Amino acid sequence: MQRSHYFIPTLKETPAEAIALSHRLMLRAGLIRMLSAGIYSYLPLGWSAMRKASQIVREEMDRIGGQEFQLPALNAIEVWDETGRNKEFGDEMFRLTDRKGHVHCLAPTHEEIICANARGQLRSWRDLPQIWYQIQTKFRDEPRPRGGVLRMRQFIMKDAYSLDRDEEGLDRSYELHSEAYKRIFQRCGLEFFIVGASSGLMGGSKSQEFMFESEAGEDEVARCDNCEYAANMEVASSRIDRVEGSDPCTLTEVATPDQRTVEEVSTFLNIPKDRLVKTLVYVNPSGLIMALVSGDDELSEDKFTAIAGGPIRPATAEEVMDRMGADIGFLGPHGDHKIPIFADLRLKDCSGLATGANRNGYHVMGLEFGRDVVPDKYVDLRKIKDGENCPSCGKLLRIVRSIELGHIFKLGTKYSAAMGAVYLDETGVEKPIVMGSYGIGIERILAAAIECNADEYGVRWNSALTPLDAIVIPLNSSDEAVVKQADEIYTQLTQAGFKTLLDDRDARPGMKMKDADLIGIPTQVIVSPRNLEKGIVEIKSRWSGERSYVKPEEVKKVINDILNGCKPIVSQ
RNA sequence: CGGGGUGUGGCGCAGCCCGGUAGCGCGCCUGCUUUGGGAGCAGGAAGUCGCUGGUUCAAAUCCAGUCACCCCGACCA
Repeated sequence: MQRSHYFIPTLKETPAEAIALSHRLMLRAGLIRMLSAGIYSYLPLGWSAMRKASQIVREEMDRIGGQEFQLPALNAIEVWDETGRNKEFGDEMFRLTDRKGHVHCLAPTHEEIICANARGQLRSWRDLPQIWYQIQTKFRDEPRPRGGVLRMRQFIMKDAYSLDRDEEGLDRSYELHSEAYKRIFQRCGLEFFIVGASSGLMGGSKSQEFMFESEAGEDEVARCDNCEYAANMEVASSRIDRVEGSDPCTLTEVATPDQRTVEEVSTFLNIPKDRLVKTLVYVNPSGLIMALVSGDDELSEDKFTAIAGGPIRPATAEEVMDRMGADIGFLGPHGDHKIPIFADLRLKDCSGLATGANRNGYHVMGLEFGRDVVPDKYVDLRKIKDGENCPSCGKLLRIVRSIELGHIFKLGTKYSAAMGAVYLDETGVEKPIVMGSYGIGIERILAAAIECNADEYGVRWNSALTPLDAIVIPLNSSDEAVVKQADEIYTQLTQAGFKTLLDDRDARPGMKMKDADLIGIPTQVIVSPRNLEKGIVEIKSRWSGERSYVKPEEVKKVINDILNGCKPIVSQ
């Protein structure tokens, strides 16, 4: 391809809206352009990289026996009513009406359509297992698209579904996908890690996320550098000592006028913050509930939600006053409020603590768990902090931001049962198909690869994902010998099967080299008058920055070596 | 949805307080010169200042509304 005829609109300056590194570079390198929030055009270079990533995914899915489908993105809404997910997705689903007034949606995922294809057609245990997948555009009306390609309203997902007879079969399919995902991300050259996750809207028993550590990521994850431990903040725990109270003493009220916050009270009473008990009142579907954490800890609403059974919200000032007889800031867990109490594990059996007196302007000291307060349950309720110790090995735990590259779920029979996707087992008994579902965001592979490999000059592609293998740059387009040599090398490389770009533009050397660095093709062949005089050309590895000077006929070999040098290694 | 911010040639911005001629850099087009890290000179094209309404003799500028986009939080590939 000749650069002058290939649409790569590079930008010298960064568009104002782009903050994330990958977003900035994808715009600047001419890979994507925004049409509206969370909706992008892939330009030729960007789409080429998308296809490279998709092909890796495809090959690994095929390797585990996956069969590629292409399911409709436009779905009659009735299918989604069968599982109740029309309602569940709510505003997140795009809906439209056809000329007859019939409502359709743009599919945000495809469990329902898979079931629709399976039911009536997979009838016997002999038909199972199956792994069905597709690489297709998904639509989700995200409340907040961001980070360029990281969170989009229209994006390309590889979604796979396993159909099995039973849980054992599902375990095997899940494991196959887990292995396939590891190979996929290795082949893409991404240093991923795996975290256990909650299943959210998908439902089901088990799920894991394949994460990539990056500042641009949206998820906060606790990760141990020493062992394999990694967990989403919503479930992460750490090894931390119980609160050290003081010796038991009687519960005494002290006046603390206008001292409400932990900070104020601990200063006023001259006691360490962790010796205070934070009393937090929430509301769940069955009424008020109370959470207790140490004064220097923060309540994890995620953890509290998990044990509260249903969605929670903080109680209002009126609700609190009504039941507790005091304002927020002066609440304590003791007394006759009859609210179920959940206390953090760090508070178990502690004595000599301070907390609100349930009387405005007063706190109490000498609070003792077991004597003054008997919680209904001690559970892990605190949000862990960066730098605490790993619950599994005790070494340093870091809280890092990460990009979710993929997510695998054990669904069970939620969808198959709802939609009548059943089979007959060996004994003639009808059973629902046991399903798993497995997603990968293709754009996120590219974004992650750019995030971790880019340098100050631009994108750096590895040979697995690069849209092109080489770029030939004649430095002076008015020098006939240079142009001729560049043409020859271009032809030679193209014939040898390298996807090659010839920068045939009549531009200054500096411009061409900056531009080549920006788009990040792994190898650059620079043909200049001064080197040509000596009968050599220069080859720069964009990946390592190394330059080699070789005879024109040796270019192929050097290019090949460089590409092999930036090819991710996959363990078998 | 809550909080913060921005809309002015393709891109990055100034002008707005204090109403009166739309301006700068990059890019683009033509010509000449130049050719190892985003060139120089000369000429040129391109903007209903997000949109709607109001105030005014006069609105990019003041007022009201509205839309879009970005960033930080709640949700997810």
